[in-house]
Amino acid sequence: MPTEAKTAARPRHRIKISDVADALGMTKGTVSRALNGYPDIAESTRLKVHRKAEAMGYRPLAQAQGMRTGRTRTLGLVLQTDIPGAERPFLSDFLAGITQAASAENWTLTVATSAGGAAMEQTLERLVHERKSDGFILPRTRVRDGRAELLKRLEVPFVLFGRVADDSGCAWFDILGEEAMAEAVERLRVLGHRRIGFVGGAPEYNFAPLREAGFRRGLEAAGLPLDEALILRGAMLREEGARATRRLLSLEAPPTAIVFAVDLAALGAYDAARDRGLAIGRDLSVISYDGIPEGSWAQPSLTTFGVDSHLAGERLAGLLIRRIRGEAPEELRETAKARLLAGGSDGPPNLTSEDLAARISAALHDPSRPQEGE
Amino acid sequence: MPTEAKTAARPRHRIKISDVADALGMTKGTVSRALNGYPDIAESTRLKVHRKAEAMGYRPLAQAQGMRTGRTRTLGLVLQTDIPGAERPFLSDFLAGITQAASAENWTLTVATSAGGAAMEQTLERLVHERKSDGFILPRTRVRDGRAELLKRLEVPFVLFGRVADDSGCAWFDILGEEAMAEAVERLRVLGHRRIGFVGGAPEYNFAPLREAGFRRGLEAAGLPLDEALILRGAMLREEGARATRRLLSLEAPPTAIVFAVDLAALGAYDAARDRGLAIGRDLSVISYDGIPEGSWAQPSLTTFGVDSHLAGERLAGLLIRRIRGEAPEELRETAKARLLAGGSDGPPNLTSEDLAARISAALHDPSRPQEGE
DNA sequence: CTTGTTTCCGAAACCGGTTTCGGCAAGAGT
DNA sequence: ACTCTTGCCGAAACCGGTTTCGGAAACAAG
Repeated sequence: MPTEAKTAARPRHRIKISDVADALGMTKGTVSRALNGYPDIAESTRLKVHRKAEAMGYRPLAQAQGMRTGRTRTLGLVLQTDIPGAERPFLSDFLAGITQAASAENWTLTVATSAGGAAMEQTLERLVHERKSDGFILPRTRVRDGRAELLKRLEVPFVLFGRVADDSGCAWFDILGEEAMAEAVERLRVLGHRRIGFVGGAPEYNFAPLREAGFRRGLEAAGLPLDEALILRGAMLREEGARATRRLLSLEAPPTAIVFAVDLAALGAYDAARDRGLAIGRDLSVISYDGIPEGSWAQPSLTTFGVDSHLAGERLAGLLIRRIRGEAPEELRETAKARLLAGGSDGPPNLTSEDLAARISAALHDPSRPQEGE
Repeated sequence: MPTEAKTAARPRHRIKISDVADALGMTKGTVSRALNGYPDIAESTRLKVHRKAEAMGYRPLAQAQGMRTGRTRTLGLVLQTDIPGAERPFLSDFLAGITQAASAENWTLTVATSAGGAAMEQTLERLVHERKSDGFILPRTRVRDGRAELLKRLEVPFVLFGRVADDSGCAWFDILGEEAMAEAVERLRVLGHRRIGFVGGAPEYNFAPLREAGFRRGLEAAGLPLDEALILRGAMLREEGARATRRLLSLEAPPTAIVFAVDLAALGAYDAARDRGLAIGRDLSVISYDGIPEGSWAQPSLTTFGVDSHLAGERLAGLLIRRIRGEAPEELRETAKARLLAGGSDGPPNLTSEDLAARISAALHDPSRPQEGE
């Protein structure tokens, strides 16, 4: 092995394409075409080149490739920072999913943050203009999403996490929240509930109408009557959920169970129930959606549908890479199901709607109880 | 303005340095040197170039610059994914802080994830090797941190979020957790507590010995006796905190207050107290550190010290950029203070240590109470 | 044996910047 | 007036890849 000494790997010198070419007695152009699968390279040569490159540990420099090709094997993710209680607990898993799928193909992820609206579009344009990323993952879609429309105009590849009203030209991945909502209704029906309320999310987000539709379909499938008075919308935060719950409970015939589109809002139901002396899971059942950790620590723990953020990140990254490589957006649409996380917040109805109304009325007139928020 | 029509900005053609040079009748080399402050450019020329470049909206392409310079104005952040309950709630703010400071200087952030140990070092080396980032932010420092040692060897710039035992050659930013711990002791002393316990974090993390030292200094400053039996370590999770609390409460002379190094562990104290029929904030006071949202939703809300993750991100990004630009690591060390978030988990001691012991003993022999976890 | 195709690869231009080198012109020195 | 600096900028090489172009060799057809 003494003859190896001269040709041995030199300390810390990136080996470049010309090193591989020299070792093979070819030119770098040939090596490049061989590695990139050009048709004018003999099969035997292609094999030799691949083997040698592998053996020498050659890794093309993405930025050098990008000079000519305009692409740098980089995914972009722009997080919106001005949303109060948004997706914080899952971000870490989500990022892990994205980067894991990306690095399997030797791609990387650049993350930017921005407020919504015009600032968001500026940020996207800057990243495209400076070629900092070849395409984008857009989380939290709105029914009509300005980011998607902008990127369509700029002809920049992107994939949505969540659907949109007009998904022409859009690749997307989404969790079937509507199925979860329907399943929640069915679960409550089996438990014996007949009057079931619904508290939806902010209607500008695309998931909100979908989950509401899922709830309605669930009622229908369960053969339960639909009462529009039991359907509220726009609750994204704990206080908003509490307020909506109070409204539902103050009806003449209050629901014995409520399905929430958002966990954070569902936790508000705990506050409202406490005010009225109701026990969650017995006097009032709650099923929700998101799977935030706070839900599992609540007393009783929240029955909810969890989303696998890691999986979502993986799938989105995979779709985006394929989109950037040229596949049609219509071919790049996937879904996944939410998983039920059974907790203690739902159970057989302890009271009828009438008894419930009486209990609530009594509790609100009992001066020994603490004042409620609103 | 009709004459403008011909020279008006053409649709979506990045303007490059040669465009600026042509507009000025100079060569691109001259423009480049003018923009980068080379000394062999006349002041008048430099001004003209800067003005024209600004007017034309010229933005150098980081990857093209990187070809020659080896740097692409990119910060790197590698998140460790195999830690159970780590820093999830703050990640969004932290990223926002980093990217905000970075984009102010036209830098961007690439995020990778990795398990710890060897996988982490591979990930770092890959990013360096492929020039995907010019330097790294390393969160969650350990007392002896392999990542820092690796990057020192590779001569890659980095900045630590947290200190390390041997910080030679290390730039860092840290929150003064030790001061917070001392302040917690002082606060408890003022409330009237005399026997105060401490539950520290896992000793491999650098913050753990620091916070313990702060607790000890706090005791000394308050003139309170030190009892080694009241000091436990290694609690990072809720169950671990509950276990540690049970140990402290089962002492012959239990503490009337406990200072925790980590919020998650402090929430375990709630579980342990419930088992023994103790009211947090009255029978047992708790002060902790981190400021996780779960703390503010606990009953009673947790008194803790919050860290400003957004600020931390900003400062770290700023330090790293300066480090990459060549400043000495010894000049790049900053600290910030944690901020007290007063809750309801601390108050004047309701019982003496002896009474507390009696209450606990009674509760544990009451068969009507539910079984405890351990 | 010549001519016309194919197959396959070398040579060189190119991407958008940075940096080195050398030379012209103005100012300084004698 | 002539040289010697010095200041300032143009020309060209360079970074590490990709892609175009053209031609040599191999093969097929006549």
